[in-house]
Amino acid sequence: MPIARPAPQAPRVIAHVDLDCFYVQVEQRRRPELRGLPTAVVQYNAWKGGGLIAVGYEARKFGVKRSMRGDEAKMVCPDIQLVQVPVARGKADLNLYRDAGSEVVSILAAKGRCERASIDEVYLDLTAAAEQMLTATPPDTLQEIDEETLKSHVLGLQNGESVKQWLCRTDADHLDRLLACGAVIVAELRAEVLKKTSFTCSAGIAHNKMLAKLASGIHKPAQQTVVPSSSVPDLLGSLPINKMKQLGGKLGSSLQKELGVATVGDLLHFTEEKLQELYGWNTGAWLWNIARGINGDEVEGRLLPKSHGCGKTFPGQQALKSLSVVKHWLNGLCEELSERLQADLDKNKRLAHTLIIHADGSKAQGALTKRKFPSKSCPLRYGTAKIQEDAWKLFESGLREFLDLQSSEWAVTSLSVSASKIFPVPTGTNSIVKYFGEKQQSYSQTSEVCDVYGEDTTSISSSEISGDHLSEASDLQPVNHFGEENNGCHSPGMTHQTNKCSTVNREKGVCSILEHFHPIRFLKHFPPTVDGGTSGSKDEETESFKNEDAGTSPSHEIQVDQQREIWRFNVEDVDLSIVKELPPEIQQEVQTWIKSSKRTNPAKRPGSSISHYFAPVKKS
DNA sequence: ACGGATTAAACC
DNA sequence: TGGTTTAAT
Repeated sequence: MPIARPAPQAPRVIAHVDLDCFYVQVEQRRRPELRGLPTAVVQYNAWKGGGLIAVGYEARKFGVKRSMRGDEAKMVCPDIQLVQVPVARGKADLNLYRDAGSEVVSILAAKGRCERASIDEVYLDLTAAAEQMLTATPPDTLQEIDEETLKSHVLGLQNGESVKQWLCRTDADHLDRLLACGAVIVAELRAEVLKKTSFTCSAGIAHNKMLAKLASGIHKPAQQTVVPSSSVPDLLGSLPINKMKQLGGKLGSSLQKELGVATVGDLLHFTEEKLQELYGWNTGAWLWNIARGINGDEVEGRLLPKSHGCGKTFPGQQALKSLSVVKHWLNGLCEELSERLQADLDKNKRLAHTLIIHADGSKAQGALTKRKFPSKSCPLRYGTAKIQEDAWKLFESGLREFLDLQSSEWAVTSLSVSASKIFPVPTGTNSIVKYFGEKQQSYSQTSEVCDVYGEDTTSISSSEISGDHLSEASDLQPVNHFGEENNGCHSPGMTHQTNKCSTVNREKGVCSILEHFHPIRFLKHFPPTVDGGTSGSKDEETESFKNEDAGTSPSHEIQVDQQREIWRFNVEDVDLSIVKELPPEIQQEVQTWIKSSKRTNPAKRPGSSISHYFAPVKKS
């Protein structure tokens, strides 16, 4: 249930674009001989022919459905071509499809704000482009309208009115004329996608995300559907409640069962107050709105995913029953995650901040079997070995809780690791990069991040770090013994002693930030007491700090992370004994800085001259 | 305890 | 916060 936003004042043109049976198309592009044949993509095929995750339209004619097994599909469609998802480290590897999805996104992002909604779906806000077209070259002025545009489906056309007539109506209201422009633009975009990638897609064009999403699913494959405002009541009036996004689950079935609401239109019979009384303030308002086709959700300008994750299930007999085996799989998952994080860093200059693991398990508990396994998270450090180490600690901690003092039989039925809280790498005025650029190197002043990660930059490559696999598993303690090893610290983040932060290419003086710190860890070592020995507040991390203000008392900041992690040094006061305890690369930078500064009278008050903290996250 | 692997976001 | 739950594909 998204926040129930009021409808925006100005009319918008929103499109939802959905790739048709995407994985199948990707495979058919790789293997053209499969084109036109009934095809499905399966992952794993040892057990009953594997599970179908995408079904081509030729195969759908035979009644092949997603969630069938390969064997079942063969039964109803003996000639079906079953293509297997690539496997890496014993698990399905979806990178092929992720990359193909990115190709499409970069094409679709050309005409307006674009939001990657999933691996094969995007939302577009085409308002500006449509307004502009309406001013410059509205459809009725065009010599000939794109064939693809003419094939649009327009909901609620009047008796025998052709699509072309609708598109070119000069007496239509502003809203409809905008949608017509949207249809032209989307047809162009779809043609572009087809030309550049060979993928077909379906699309919906409407005044908001909800309606656009709904529309894109009405005519498939390779078609587009326009939803004029006037058609909304009929559309929603006949739409089964569970077909509406967000109502396909419990909320939808509750509406159906408890209120007898069969279609979205049926919601019109309830007042907003009643819906709020039943489902809460926000959800109630949201329901009242969608019944009327009102939806204010904005198209977020975001082309990249907000998190990365990978996981695997171990059903039935395959359940993992020993620490060494869990460690093996966890290492594999971490390896994949690490590769993807590194690729994101290289390609998109983004750093993830949080590592999360989740597992499902079962254990004997009396007669029954329990299955809640706690999720755990910690600050994320880059490097395959580090991620593996941290994930393992998280798992141990989760398992301890899971077993709850009782040592008994246990089995893990699913494992996953993910990385979230991803921010762009800093480009700000106070970044390490800028610091080196200005004070030390012949680096150009406007040194940008892309320069930083140039080819000569030292960076941790996945091949450099060997993951520990089963060989190391023999060191492991028995399950019921590992209660003591962590010294009461629950989070791996609190226990790491190595404080590496970045790797430095000394030749160029370039820093690539491959790891990050967690504030709490360091606040312990370096209480954030600031300038002149005034009482240090432990709440330093919440103190807002303006970079430009630093001018009065000469201090230097190193901003490690995007507007978040900051090391601050007082010019007169840096204590060399403390400097020695800093992470090596920071240490080097501080010393370089000290030399280049005109410090006259260094003080020696341990802890008083350096603060390290996270700046508050700035909301835009 | 076979609808798997991912993503996102609300909720507490 | 971190951790859990819901939902979608």
